[in-house]
Amino acid sequence: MADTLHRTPLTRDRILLAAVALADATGIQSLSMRNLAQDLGVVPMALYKHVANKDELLDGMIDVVVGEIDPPRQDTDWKQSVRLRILSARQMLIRHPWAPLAIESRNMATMAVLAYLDSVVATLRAGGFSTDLAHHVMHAMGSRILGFSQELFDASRRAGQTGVAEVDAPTGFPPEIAARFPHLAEISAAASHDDASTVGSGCDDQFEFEFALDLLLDGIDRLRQQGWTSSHRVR
Amino acid sequence: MADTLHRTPLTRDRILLAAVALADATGIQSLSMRNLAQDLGVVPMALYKHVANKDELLDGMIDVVVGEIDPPRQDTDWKQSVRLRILSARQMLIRHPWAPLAIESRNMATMAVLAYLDSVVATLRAGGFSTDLAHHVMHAMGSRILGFSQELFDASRRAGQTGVAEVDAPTGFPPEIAARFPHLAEISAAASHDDASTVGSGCDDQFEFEFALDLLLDGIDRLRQQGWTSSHRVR
DNA sequence: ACCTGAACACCGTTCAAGT
DNA sequence: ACCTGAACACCGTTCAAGT
Repeated sequence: MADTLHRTPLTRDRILLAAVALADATGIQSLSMRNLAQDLGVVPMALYKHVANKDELLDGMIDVVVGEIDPPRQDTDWKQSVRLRILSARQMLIRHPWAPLAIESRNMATMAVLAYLDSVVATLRAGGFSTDLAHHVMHAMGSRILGFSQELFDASRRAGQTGVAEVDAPTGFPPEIAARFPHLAEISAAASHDDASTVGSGCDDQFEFEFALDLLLDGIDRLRQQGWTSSHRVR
Repeated sequence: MADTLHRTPLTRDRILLAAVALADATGIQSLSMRNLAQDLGVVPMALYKHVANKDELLDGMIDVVVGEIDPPRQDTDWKQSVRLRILSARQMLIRHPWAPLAIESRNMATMAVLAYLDSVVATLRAGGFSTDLAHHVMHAMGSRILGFSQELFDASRRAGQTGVAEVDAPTGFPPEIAARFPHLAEISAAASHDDASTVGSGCDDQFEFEFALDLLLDGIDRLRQQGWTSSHRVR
């Protein structure tokens, strides 16, 4: 097995794909240069021929997954076009749960991310947004444009961990927690009841994501229709 | 100097405050058990008498800073009350730039965080929100309730880093990047022009935060007035 | 010139030895 | 019983030695 791996020559692409696969399978915490090298059947130092360091490896991995986001559709209005792309980005993040933390920890945009953001702005401008409003809209959407859900606590990011209480799965609210935080218990009970189709884990993440997304898109559309400008700024 | 530090007995509170101060000063990356111990003038192992491990240390630090968020005001309506608390949370995060990453990496709510969230839900319920709508609102607000800005790229999180391009400071868009991503260059130029008071770093973060916050609060208020329920759900 | 093993400077945490 | 130094099992990366 290590034999066949040795036969294929090591390339930057092979390293990046193996790194993505390893992060998908075992989480970003388990992704180390030494670990990745072992997966590829090479000595750790061999990786440094193709990537300068671990940060550059992460940048490459980000470019790989951002490249999986659907291209923009030209046959709909701006709202539907942006909406579908953001939902596509979200599907990508579901396939690669480590990506949000990796992207955030890098705090610099890679070329692939910049290209994606540029094309979203292009859709807005074509839809009649002023540069001014488009700018504020990009800020307001924030990382949601990349499919981030900004959940209060995201259990999918890390596996098992010693902790205090899980908010993510309100179904399993322990009684003593429910007693101390009655309002949280109340709304978490509402979540379990109003959606019979969701079994087990409580909240319907897809619905919550679209709820927030549409809240923003509707508000943004209203501003666009009103011809909003920065001069509306009162404070 | 180490003498005077040795005199004061080591307590959990002293450790937590020193850890917060160290993270404030040098960033979360520089916060190690060994480093913190040296700051306190004790041997690393001495810390483990008061905190079980590093995760528990982080939980304690989170409780310290979440405790700095203003208590709810009772003399206004729900919208103003929630708005002011979220802006207070944001001020806290500005004092402690490491906190967002720390809170996200923990992915479990500490008792202090749960208490804060519970009181926000209480304000919503008192303001006439159904448990159903309050639940979706909490999801839609996400970490913004804790003051998170969900910027696309947050330069304040990490210090200098080798990277590709900074999106955070659009004023300094290098020419070759501007040529490749014309729509991004266009809206970043708009940002610099429409606000003469912002010098240097380009965007007015406080304005962008309030813009997005008010967009959400206004949309939420509209749903509340309309008596929104989950049955509006079409898909 | 290329490859790579050993080494360096860290890390969180365990554990046993010293008091 | 308490405290703590040494040690363990990692990490990213440097560097010099071997081919």
